[in-house]
Amino acid sequence: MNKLDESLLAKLPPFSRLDRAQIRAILDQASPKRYDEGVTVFGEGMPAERFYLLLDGTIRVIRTTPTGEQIIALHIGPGQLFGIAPALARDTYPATAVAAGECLALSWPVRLWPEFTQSYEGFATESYRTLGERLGEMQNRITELATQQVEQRVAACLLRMVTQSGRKVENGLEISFPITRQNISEMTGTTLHTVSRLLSAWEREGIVESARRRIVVTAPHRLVILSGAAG
Amino acid sequence: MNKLDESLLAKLPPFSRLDRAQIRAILDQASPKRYDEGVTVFGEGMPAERFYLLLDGTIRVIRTTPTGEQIIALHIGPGQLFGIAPALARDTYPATAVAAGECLALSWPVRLWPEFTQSYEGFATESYRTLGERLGEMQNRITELATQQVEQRVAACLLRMVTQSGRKVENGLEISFPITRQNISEMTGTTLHTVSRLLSAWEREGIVESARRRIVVTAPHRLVILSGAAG
DNA sequence: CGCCGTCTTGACTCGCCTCAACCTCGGTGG
DNA sequence: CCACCGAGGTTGAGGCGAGTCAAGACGGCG
Repeated sequence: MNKLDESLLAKLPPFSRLDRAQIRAILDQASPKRYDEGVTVFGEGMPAERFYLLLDGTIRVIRTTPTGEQIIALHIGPGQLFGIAPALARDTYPATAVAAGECLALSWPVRLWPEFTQSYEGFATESYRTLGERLGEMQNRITELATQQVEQRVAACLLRMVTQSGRKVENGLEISFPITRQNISEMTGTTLHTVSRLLSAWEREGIVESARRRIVVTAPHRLVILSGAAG
Repeated sequence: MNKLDESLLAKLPPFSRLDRAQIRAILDQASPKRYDEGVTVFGEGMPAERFYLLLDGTIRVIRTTPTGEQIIALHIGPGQLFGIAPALARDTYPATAVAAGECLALSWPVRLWPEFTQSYEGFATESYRTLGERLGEMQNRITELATQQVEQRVAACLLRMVTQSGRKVENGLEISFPITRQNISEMTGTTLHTVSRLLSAWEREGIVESARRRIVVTAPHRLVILSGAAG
């Protein structure tokens, strides 16, 4: 196994207050692993044996209904912890995590969690902060689903993805991982048909440009207006 | 201020592993307070100065959209902690808490939070466990809102309330706090009209009995069927 | 007694889902 | 190099669930 570089972690909030030796110790216990697009990192209901830190790529967190429909709970970007079931005193994962594109992640066995939170200053606080942010995001989504029309929800969804993991390109901001109409419908609680119609309409109006599994937002401000500025 | 009895806390999960002296210390720092129906305990966005433990009654957690609509995020029952913003490293409350009926709650200043989690074994774990449960519940609601029909959502909502805080009465299980059609619509993302129509229909079929702000479920199993058994 | 919050019910409308057919790539194998 | 195939995407037609509009009944409280 390659020796991991300490600079990988030094800038990330959960580790930013630690010294070199501490980071070294953490890295030496970590298992790095690459995941190809579509690969499942862990599955809903599986025993929570490890917790993860995403170094590069995007992780898609999914739940499946009894009837087989999938809904996408959230996306996780580089630098974020995920699979932190131990933080919630859970012994199984509450959702499935798959690689939305090629990903690189570190992981540790859950037995190290208590050690990390106790020994490393700021680690616990920062972990719970991200948890709080996700909780807030989930509340926003509930609000959206309960009160907004499909068009607003899809607009808000695109905006969220572009802000959280947008890459600057010639004509605007591109969502930095492959994404289908189906995916978007699973995030917004609608059908791929409706998403397709909306994107077509927006493309005619010059708000977005899209190709197969790629979306570029060219006029974010107009999406903000469409979204009802609520999310 | 009356001296509070130690038996109040001894049975509750966050405190169950503590000895009498510890519980005494916790109680001596607590402020008990009664809240009448409809009273706001704390508001969304307000600085998080205290965290709470509900001893009796039901707390309704609410968010308001920019357009003034309200949505009910969850209900909190006796024995549960709430307003635990400090657990998520937040300095403002993410939602508004109002008393759904008459309530009695203890509260402590947030500066005691770190002390509680460090000094009292099991307190942190149990707090994070409830947090995890709420997060799971929120995920379920997102799934419901995204995939289920209104009828199923309302059925599931009634079931949830009856399970979490149902009181046995002559003909079935009664929801133990006052609740309007409007309230239910705010939980399920629909309108009071639709809820009213559903309840009328169910009453004709003998599944529920309802009066002004009171609902009794007489045939829970039939609601389970209607709910699609998904959550 | 009168008012207001709650609840009910009918009639109408329309957003979005469903069903269905077809197109367009990009990759693969002959 | 081309034919084929499947995943992803587009677009139209039609129907229905549930929201909106409207009118009123009921019951409790001041």
